[in-house]
Amino acid sequence: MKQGLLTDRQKEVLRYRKKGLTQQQIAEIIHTSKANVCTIEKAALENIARARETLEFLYTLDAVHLCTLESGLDLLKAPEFIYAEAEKQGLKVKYDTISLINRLRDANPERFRGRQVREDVEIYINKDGDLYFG
Amino acid sequence: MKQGLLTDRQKEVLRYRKKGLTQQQIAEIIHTSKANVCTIEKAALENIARARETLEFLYTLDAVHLCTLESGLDLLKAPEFIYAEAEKQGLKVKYDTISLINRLRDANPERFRGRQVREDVEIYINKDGDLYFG
DNA sequence: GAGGGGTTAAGGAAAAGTGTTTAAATTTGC
DNA sequence: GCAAATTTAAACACTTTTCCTTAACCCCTC
Repeated sequence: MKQGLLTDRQKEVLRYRKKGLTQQQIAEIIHTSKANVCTIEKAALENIARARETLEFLYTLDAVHLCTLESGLDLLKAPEFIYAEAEKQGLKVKYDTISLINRLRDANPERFRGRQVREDVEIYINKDGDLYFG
Repeated sequence: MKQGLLTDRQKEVLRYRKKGLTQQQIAEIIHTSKANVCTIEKAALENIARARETLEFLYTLDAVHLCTLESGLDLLKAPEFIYAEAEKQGLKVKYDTISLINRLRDANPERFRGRQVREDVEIYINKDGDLYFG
């Protein structure tokens, strides 16, 4: 059966990093270049992000599309819009205005610039009022 | 930046399965064989398992070795032993006796036979009192 | 035993991921 | 500003995954 996403090399680097070693020190220990250690560490962190995203997807399986935040929208107007759409479907959003804005930005920081939506964001909702973004 | 672990094909199949379609029905919709749908679904589930395992590893990064359950030990005596070791380190185990035994067996069924430990089991603990086995 | 749902095995072609090096940025801490 | 630490890019060999087909097999239920 399959192992986790991280290679032995990646785990090795993460463990040493956790102990506080620099990439240079690790490079010496595992006999390679510090650039390579950097690449491996970066790949490890990407793999961890991928693992998180994969499990996030499972939640969206239970969720249905609620609406789209279109590029250019003022982020501060998003909650009101989302609440309205949810009400149309008889669903209650689990988050208050502030939490909602934070969740939006935390989930996809690169999709926002200041108060503005830079790129369309799809909003999904499940029966519990949990929101997911895609 | 990387996407999640699941390919578009895998997500597609999981969505249809969630809706209750059979592999045969999905095969017709996406124009392939049912054997292929089965393979894709299986790969998807493996990827999800890998994602879970990957995040599990992160916890072990924070954990320290607590003790070893040696081969031959009575499984029913393990919790008491583990509690004692945790107390030595000023840590409180998060699980009660029953949960702990279940967690042990669920994590590594092949390491136990009846009430007996067949093979040494390393116990790790983090600051939250979560336990991990290796 | 036939039919439906699911699984497995073998094999192949295309795509994606990994570890590595070298060299060039970029960031960070005095 | 210097030096150390970190990051990035490009390229290469190598391994693994994916998707696909075909054909067979298992477990039900009727």
